[in-house]
Amino acid sequence: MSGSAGPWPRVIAHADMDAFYAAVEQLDDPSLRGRPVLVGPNSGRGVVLTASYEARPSRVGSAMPMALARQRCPDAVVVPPRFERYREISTSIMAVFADFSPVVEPISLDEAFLDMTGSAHIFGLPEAFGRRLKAAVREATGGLTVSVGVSGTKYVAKVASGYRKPDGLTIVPPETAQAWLAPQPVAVLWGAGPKTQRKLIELGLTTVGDVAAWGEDRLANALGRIGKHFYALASGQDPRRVASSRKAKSLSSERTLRIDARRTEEICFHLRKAATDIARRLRRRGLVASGVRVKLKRSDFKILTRQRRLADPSCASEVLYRGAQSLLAEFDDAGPFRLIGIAAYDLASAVNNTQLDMLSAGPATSDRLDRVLDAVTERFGPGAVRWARDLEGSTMLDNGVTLDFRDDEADA
DNA sequence: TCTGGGGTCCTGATGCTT
DNA sequence: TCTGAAGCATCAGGACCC
Repeated sequence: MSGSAGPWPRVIAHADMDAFYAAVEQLDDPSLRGRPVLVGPNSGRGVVLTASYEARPSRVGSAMPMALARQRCPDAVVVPPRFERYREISTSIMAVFADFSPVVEPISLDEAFLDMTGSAHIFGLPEAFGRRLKAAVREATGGLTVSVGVSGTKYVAKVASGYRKPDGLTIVPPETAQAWLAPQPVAVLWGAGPKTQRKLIELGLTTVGDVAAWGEDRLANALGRIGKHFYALASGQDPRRVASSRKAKSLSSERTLRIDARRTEEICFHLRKAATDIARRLRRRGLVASGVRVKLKRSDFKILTRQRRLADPSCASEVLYRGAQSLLAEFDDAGPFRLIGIAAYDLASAVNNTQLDMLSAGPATSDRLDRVLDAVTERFGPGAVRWARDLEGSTMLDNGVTLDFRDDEADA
C-alpha cells in the first residue's frame, strides 16, 4: 500500500466485497468456514458464480463451468445461490457506504464507487478513511471483508481495489497513478476482454505502460475508438464522475434450458414466462417499455436477436409476449436453441394510475389489468389475485377484455 | 472444460427523411 | 420530378463487465 496524503482534486474510492456470495454462505453457515465453497447450480449447464478463497488455489473461479470446477476441486461444497439473502446484505453494505459519502454509485450487489472529494475533513486522509470504511463494513455485516482502492479517478480506484485481495487497502495518489499502472498487464484495462487482450499482445503490448508509450494515434489506428479509450486509461486520464443515480435502459429475462428446444410451442412457453417476469419487474419499478427483443442461442452458441418497437409503451406481460411471439417468425433458423430470452428496452416512467378504481374506470386494456392485479396483491396480500378473479365476468369483461390469469397463478 | 444471467456500449448495415 | 448526400433512427451482432 502506498502511504500518501490528500487533498487531491478528486478523491474516489472503489469498494469491492471479497468473494461476496461465497463469503455470505460461509457467514450464514459456520460449517462452511475455512472450506472451499462454490456458489452456483449443482447440476445441469451452469457455471460458478463465486468461488471462495479456499477454492481458488485449485484454479477455479467465476464463470467456469461447474462440472470443470468440481473436477478441479472435488472437496468443494457446492451451494446454490440465494440472491434474496445477497440483496439483503448488499442493502446494509450500501447503507454503510452512504454514511461515508453522499455520492455512492453502486455497480452491482457487491461493489460501489464513493466520491470522497471534500470529505477529508470528516474522515481524514485516504488511508484513514479506507480503514474506517473497511471496519464499518465488517461490523455491519458480522465479519465480511471488503477490498478498497482510493485514487483520483474511478479507473485507478477500481484497479487499486483489486490489487491486493482479499481484505486489501490500496491508496494510489493521482501524481503516481500512471507510474503505478505502468507495470500492470493489459488485462486490467477496462474494456479489454479476452479478444482485445489478444489483439494488444499481437501488437506487442503486454503492459499498461506499453499502451501509454505507444501513443494515442497509433492505438486509434490499430483499434479504433477503443484504442483512444485505452490510451486515456493508461495515461491516468478518466474524467468520469461518480454518479449516484443510473436509469436502467433495458430489463431482460433469459433461461438456459436443460434440453435444447425446437418446437414452437415450447419456445413460446419460455417466452411467456420471460414476458411475465419482465412485466412484473417493470411494474415494480414503475416503468414501461417501448420495445421488445427476443434472444435465442443456438446449440453452437451463436446468438440470434430480433427486436421490434411496440405500438404503445407497456408493462403488460401479454403485450410483451405478443410482441415477442410475433418476432419468432423473423428468425430464419429453426433451432434447436439452448437459451431463450426476452429483453424490454427503451424504458420510461409509467403514468401513475395503478389504483383500484381502474377496475371500473375507463376502457380496460391488458396493460391496465396487469397493474390492477399488482395493486390488488399489494393492498390485500397473497391470494388476492384469486379474489380479483371473481371479478371476471363482471366489471372487467363489461369492458370487452378477456382475462388470462394463468401466469399470475403460476407465479403465485 | 464446455461454457449463466443481467446488463451496457459500440459498430456496421440499412432504411427513412430532408 | 428525379437524384444524391447527409443526418438520423433502428436493427443485429459482438464484446465486455459483474
